[in-house]
Amino acid sequence: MTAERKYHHGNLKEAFLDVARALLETDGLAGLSLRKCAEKVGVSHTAPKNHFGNMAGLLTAIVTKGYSELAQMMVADVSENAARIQRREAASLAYVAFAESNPALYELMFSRDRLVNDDPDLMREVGACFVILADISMDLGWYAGSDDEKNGKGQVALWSLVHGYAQLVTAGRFKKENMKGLSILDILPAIRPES
Amino acid sequence: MTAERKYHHGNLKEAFLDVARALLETDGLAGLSLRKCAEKVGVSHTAPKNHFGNMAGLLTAIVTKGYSELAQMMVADVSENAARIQRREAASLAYVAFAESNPALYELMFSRDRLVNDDPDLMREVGACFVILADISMDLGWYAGSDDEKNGKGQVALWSLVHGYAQLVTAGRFKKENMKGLSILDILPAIRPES
DNA sequence: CCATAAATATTTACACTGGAAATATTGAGT
DNA sequence: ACTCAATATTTCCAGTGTAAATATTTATGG
Repeated sequence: MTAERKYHHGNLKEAFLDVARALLETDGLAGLSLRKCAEKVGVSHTAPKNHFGNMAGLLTAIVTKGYSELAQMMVADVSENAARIQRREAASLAYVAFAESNPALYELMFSRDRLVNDDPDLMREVGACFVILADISMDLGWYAGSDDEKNGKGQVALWSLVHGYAQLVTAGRFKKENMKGLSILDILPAIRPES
Repeated sequence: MTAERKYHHGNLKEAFLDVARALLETDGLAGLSLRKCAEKVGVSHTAPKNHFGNMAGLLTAIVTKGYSELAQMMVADVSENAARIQRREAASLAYVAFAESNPALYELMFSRDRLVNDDPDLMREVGACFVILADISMDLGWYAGSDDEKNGKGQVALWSLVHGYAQLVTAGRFKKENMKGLSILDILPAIRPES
């Protein structure tokens, strides 16, 4: 009936990632513990050490996967041949949807002292997200100056705006009476291009 | 010589707040503990219970003070009679400066599950910040539509942009090569008003 | 096929944490 | 002076992450 308990789990790393991520969303980061995860997976509480090293390593692995998923979602709902403004809108919507679907994970993805910040995998996935955001931030029409200036400012501005919106919403800092029906699309593209 | 050790500290609440805030910035939220604070203040580790209830209460008090300071700083460097665009620039600069000076506190101020989110003092100070941000977001010129629409979108957009910028910078998500010399003022006002 | 090494998991132990409960001390009001 | 509330301590407990030693399984090279 039940899967027989083997000494070697066989798939502990991924099982642990899944359980930890679920626990992160249900109990919050403060309620997440290695021991709870281990118990749910059915292994001893020190088993994850082989795969993640320590708590920071586990959180880094979860967050790295989070950035990977975020990148996928940003490009999932639109053809890469679509006009840039359409890709921008689709990616922005997907970005906010990701944050709203995974609020605890999303918060952790921008935390300062819980991750292994120089982890190569993490840096790679963050970079991949930035590439997408940089691409869809071109031709915003928000700024004047040389192309380099316009693009540089646009990259920073677009991610700032979308991240700020996502975080303020998921952290509950926007009151509902101030947010009535305002989606990221209402905030984003209404900024007029230069004539 | 040394201040004599009295049973009643006399000013424990504020002393604890100061020590905890300092420890938050030096050791990070993960390294902050009630017991460390208590030792530094020179009281037993359960003394803070009378003043803060528990850890969440302490963090909420710290964060509440943070919002209060942030509000002060946003209006400190400019006359309230100055033109709105000047107040907006001064407040935006001060906002980012606050985040950069208190990165761990700033992160905590937007965390989801460590605070007593319905604490009246906290809600009041958050509201005070929103009032300032709502004021300086008027006449942005970013949006079309009725005044209500323009102002509603402007409130959400301005806080999103400034918070996003502050957090992405302090969390290290903007790489230096992408940020070269771009301050919040470069991102903010270059967005052209409607003609 | 087998010996040996590497990978994976467990057991045990420890220092540290937040918090509950009972107790002690101090200060304020009458 | 007396009482009571406020403040702080002591003691205790369950829970946490991690290190070290050990056990088991799998993989590899002869």
